[in-house]
Order: sequence, then structure tokens, then C-alpha cells
Amino acid sequence: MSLDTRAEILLKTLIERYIAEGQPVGSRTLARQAGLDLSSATVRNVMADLEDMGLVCSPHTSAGRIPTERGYRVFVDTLLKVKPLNLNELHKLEQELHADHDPQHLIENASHMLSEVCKLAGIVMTPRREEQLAFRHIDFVNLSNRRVLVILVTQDGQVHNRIIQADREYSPAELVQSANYFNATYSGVSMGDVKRALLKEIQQASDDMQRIMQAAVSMAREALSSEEQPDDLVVSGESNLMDFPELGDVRKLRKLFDAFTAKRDLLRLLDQSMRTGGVKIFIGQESGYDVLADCSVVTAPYSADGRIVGTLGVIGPTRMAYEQVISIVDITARLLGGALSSNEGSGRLESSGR
Amino acid sequence: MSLDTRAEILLKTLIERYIAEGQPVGSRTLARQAGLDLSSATVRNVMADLEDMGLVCSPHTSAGRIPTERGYRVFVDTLLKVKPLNLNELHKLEQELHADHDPQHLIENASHMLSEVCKLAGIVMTPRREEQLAFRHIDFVNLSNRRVLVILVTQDGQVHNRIIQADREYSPAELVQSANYFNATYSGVSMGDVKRALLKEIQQASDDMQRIMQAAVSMAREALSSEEQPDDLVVSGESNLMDFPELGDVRKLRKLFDAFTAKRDLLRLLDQSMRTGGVKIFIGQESGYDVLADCSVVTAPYSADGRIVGTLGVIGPTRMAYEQVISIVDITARLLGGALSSNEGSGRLESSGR
DNA sequence: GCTTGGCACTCGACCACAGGGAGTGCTAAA
DNA sequence: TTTAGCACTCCCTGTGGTCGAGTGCCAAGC
Repeated sequence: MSLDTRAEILLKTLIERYIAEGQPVGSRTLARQAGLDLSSATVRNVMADLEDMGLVCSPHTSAGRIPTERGYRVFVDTLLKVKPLNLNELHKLEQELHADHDPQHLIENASHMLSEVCKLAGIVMTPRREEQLAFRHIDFVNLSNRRVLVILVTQDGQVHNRIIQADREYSPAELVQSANYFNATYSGVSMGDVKRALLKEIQQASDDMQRIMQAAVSMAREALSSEEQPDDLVVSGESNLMDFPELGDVRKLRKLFDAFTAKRDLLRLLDQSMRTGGVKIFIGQESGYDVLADCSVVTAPYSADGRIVGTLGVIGPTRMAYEQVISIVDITARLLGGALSSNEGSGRLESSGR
Repeated sequence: MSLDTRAEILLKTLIERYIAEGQPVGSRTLARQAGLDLSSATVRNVMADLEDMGLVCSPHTSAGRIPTERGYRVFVDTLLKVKPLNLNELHKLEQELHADHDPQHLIENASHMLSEVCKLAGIVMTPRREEQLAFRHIDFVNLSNRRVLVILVTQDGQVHNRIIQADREYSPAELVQSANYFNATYSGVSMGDVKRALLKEIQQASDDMQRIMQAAVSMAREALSSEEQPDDLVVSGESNLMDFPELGDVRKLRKLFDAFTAKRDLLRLLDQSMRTGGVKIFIGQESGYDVLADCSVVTAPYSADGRIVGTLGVIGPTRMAYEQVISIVDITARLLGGALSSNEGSGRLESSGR
């Protein structure tokens, strides 16, 4: 029950045409477009077969055919030829995702670029690598009555800050002293190891350690523990989705936008696709979330220093220009990974299968 | 050509009804609703007068009346009785806008709360007070080859960070030393004064100062100067606007959402209303921006430590529940101001004219 | 002089209907 | 196996008719 070449060509042409125009494709148009020198009647026969296989359907009698989700699936799996993106856009991406910027900006730029270039919504999950990321610098700043601002800098230059409630008032000198202790002791140590070391310190040294150090340790611990769930999502260009008539229903849009602000489901989806290497595509229902019913999500994990730390991608209607989107997502993931890595130059452009 | 009491009552009832229902109000309904014991015919006469004055209009013959922008203006200026918000919501606001959180969170919470409680889009301009805000703490962290991360903490506990390109490599000791110098010398000094002092130092001490200090000064200066234009906007709950049928046109929505991401025009509008004290209302065209044609913007400046530092507000369709929105915006501005002030407890709830 | 009932009128919303067009499925011939 | 032909289906659009809500105006009433 597999497709012969002719049926493949016709399916491919149909989907390409439908992606471009957004309207059901009739047999006549298809016959002309496919370049196969077939009559429309023959095409109709093939279409009937494709419909039996569940790859295309017609919204109503006499309305031409549109691809089903399974049709899209076959298309992206076997028919589609990924289009390399043009140099202009590549340069633009490279420029925005240069290692010079700080991580937060890089994430935002990546999301923005994805949305701009694809004309869809761009999503980037913030990198998750506390465990393997090295500690670089900590700082305690007195705010007012017992409130202490803890500033934590990780190896990649990301700055996290958080206010904690101390158990007593500390003098600036005490705070400087404890910060120095941490910076001297733990600089370069991985975050996971720092946490484990702190746990040890606090239980073994309970009496013989100066009280201030104890406090510092517990403060650092508190600050670190709150960094456990910083999984966040940067979404850009949502309004691009308003241009697609198939999502034009305001209620659908509303649900979609709410999902963007809720973030929870999207995070789970991205998390899921973090485990597999390479570009992953969820078409319609495949994502498992109702809100994304008429949408496709194209994702790719990105890595920093050789380790996968997050996922990025785009969301758009199932009718999206996969050929281009796939390579854009792929390249963006690699550029972002490269920019986030400490030794710039890695993750450049050695092409790899998707 | 001013309104007599009866006309006022009718206009008020009409607008209230229209705000609640969203549909043109007919003379019959109005006569019943207003509690004036008038016949519909009389109401029709009054309506004709109001239409002559440009306060109401009908979308077409035989469709009841809806308020014009001028009608809304009269309504909010003279007819409307501000509704104090219920205790439940007040508590919710107070809880979210407590001084315990760090400034960035406070801003985001405020925006989110505004959108939640009003069911509209909430906007908060980030506080602008570098000049009068005191310097508290600075820190230099080496990243890699000449890239130095500068962390700047201001009096309110806000953490700004930025990567700068140094002119040569510095040792960690040098960086610690210079940070200490700054923290000792300038702690508590206002940002404006710090800048001025730095300018002086760098030109007078050019030879006799250690080179490292020179570098530190110029680094600090660079970091400070980039903090000049941090004017930013936090928008929440945009998707609430999709629930209003009068904004249901997808193209209009698209423009509106684009304005939210572009931020420029909105910032200008908020900036403009920063100068006047109290709640300010822009109805439709009054804002001067086409995108906001069918929208109203309700804003209020908020102050920290007795000084106005920013503006917040909501955006919704002209048909919004002004009575409640006004007091919500007012209170939120005061709560945020209080939470941002160093001496908590100020800016509580002494009522003041709007 | 204001208010009111009455009446003709207007206009959108809803429905039914017909014609045109695009496209299909099926059949029979090449 | 492909193709031409044909009947059929269904959407889209435009037309016309009815209904109801609401208006404007006028003449009568307080």
C-alpha cells in the first residue's frame, strides 16, 4: 500500500501548492503544476487513492484536496527537500547570535530572529544547566533590615539574583568576607558539586565554623535552591500567527495566546524534544495538546559546550513552509549553541543530518 | 448648550448600559432603565439633542445609540462615580505588591495584576530614576579574554548587568580591588553624582592614579552610560483584548499587538502622562496614535520615595468599565510606589483626588 | 411649552432561492 | 492504463422578502 513515484510527485506538488496558496488544490491545477503531462482525470484517480490512504481529504465535495496531518507527515518524512537558507538571512542570524552578547540577550535574539525569519512565532527555552554549569562568582549585598541580595554569576556569564531573608543583621564587612570565601573556594566548581559541598559543610562544621560562614553557607544554599526551577520560555512574534486565515478564528487565537503566556504545556513539549537530537516536527494532534490542534511545532535542541541544554523552535499553522523552517530552526540552534559555548567557534556549520 | 440634569442622567444610563452590554441602546430600554418615568418618545427627543451635541450617535438608522468619544469624555469628566474596589481584590493586590519582592518582580506583578483584575491589557513602564537613585554596589567579574561583566546594584536593590570589552586583560585581584574602591567611595551617592564624579576623576587624575583605577573608572562609566536608555515596558494580558467583539477584527488586533511589541508609541504616551499627577484617561483618538483608535488608555504615575519614577495603566476598548478601572489603576500605582520606596509604609491608602 | 401616543419609515438580520463555477466520480472509449 | 465526457454536488454570491427593533415626526394632551 505504498506510494508509487507518480503519486509521490503529485502529493508533493499538492502540498507545496497548498502551503503556498492556502486553498484546496483541484485536479486541473495539479495536473498542470506537477509537470507530469497527465490529464486531470488521471490525477483525480490518484487523488482518490491518496484519499483512501488518508493522506489528503477534501473539505467538501467538489473543493479540491488539502493534505491531512498524515499527509504532512509523509511529506516531511520522505518527500521534502530541505532548502538551505539564503546567505542574506544567514548573515543576519550570525550577526545577532554572536558570542559577544550576554546569554539573556542571546536567548531573546534567537527567539526574535526565529519569528522574524520564519514569519511565525519563535520559542526558545532558556538553557538548563545548573548542575553541570560552573560557579563563578557570588556576592552578598545588604538591602535593609535582614534582607540580603544574593547575586550569583555562573560560568557562562549569566547573572541570577534573588532576595533572601536573613536570620539576623549582617555588617557589610561580614558579607564581603563570606563572599570572598565563596569566590576563593568554589570558583570553577560545577554547580551541582557546590550544592553538595555546601550540604556537607553545613552539617559537619556546625560548631567549629564561624557563625558568619554558617550563615553565608545557608544563604548561598537558599539562593541556589531557588534556582532549581528557572525553566522558562521566551516567545516572540506571536502576532505573526494572526496573518494566517486558518487560525483567524479569534477564539482559537485566544487559546493559543493563553498557552503562550501559561507556558506550561509548551515547556513540556520542548522538554520532550530535548532528549532526541536534531530537528523534530510535531504536526497538529501529534503534539498531544488540543490548543496546538491546527498548528505544527518545529523544534531543535541546542547545546553549549557539547551538552544539550535547551530547545528552541517555531510554532505556526500546519500549513507552514517546512522546507525553509527546518533549516532555519536547525541553523539557529547551532548558532545559539555556539554563542553560548565558552570556546567560541564550535558548533559552526559542519552540516549534519536532520 | 450645556446639559440639563435629565439629559445627564440619560447619557449616564446609556453609557453604563452600553458598557455593560456592548450593544446600541434604544429609547425604550433607556426609558425603562433610567428610572425617570419618561416615555420612550421623550427619550428620543433627548437623544436627538445629544446627537446634535455630538455625544452619542447611531451606527445606522433604527439601531439605538452608542456613545461617541466626546460622550465618553463627558462621562468620565463629570458623570462618572468612581467605584472603590472590593476588599477581596484589594487584598490580592496588596499581597502581590508587597515590598518583599525585588523590583523587577514587582513591576511584572503589577502589570499582571492590572490585566487580571481589569480583564484588560496591563502596562507598566519600568521606573526611571538613575539620576536620583543612589549607587549601592558594583562588581567586576572576568569572563574571558578581555570581556568583563559589570554588575551594578542600585539603592532599590535592582541589579543591572552588562558585558563590556576591556582594553586589556585584568587579574581577578585587580578587579576585586577596583570594585572595593568603588563600593567604599561611592556607596550611597546618587547615580548622577557618581557619573559626574567619575568624569572629573578621569580627567584630573590621569597620570598619578594607578592604571587599574583608571580602567575601573572607565569601565564603570561605560556600564553606567549604557543604562541611560533602559526605558522599558512590561505588557501583560494582551489576549484579554481578544474577548471584546469590537476589537474582534483580526487585522486591528494584529496592529494593536504589534504596537505592544514595538513599545515605542506606548512609551511615549506613558511618558507624556508621567508629568501630570493622578489618573489620566485617553479616549480613542485622544491618544494621538491610530492603532489606539478604538481603545482607551487609563494611566497613573507611580512614585518611589516621593518622586514620580514611572507610569502604569491599562489598555482596553473605549467601552471599558471606567468606574472600576480608574480606582484599580490608582490603587495599583500607589501600592507599587509604596513597595518600591525604601521606607515601606509610605504611599499606603490616604485617599487623594483622582 | 413640554410630554406623550401613534404612525410611517428605515435598516439590519435572517431566510429561501436560483444561477454560476469549480471540481468531483463514474463510465465508456482509445 | 489513460483519457474525454458527462452528470452531479456543493459552495459562493446575489436577489428578494419578511420580521423586528428602533427612529423621526406630528398631532393631541397635560
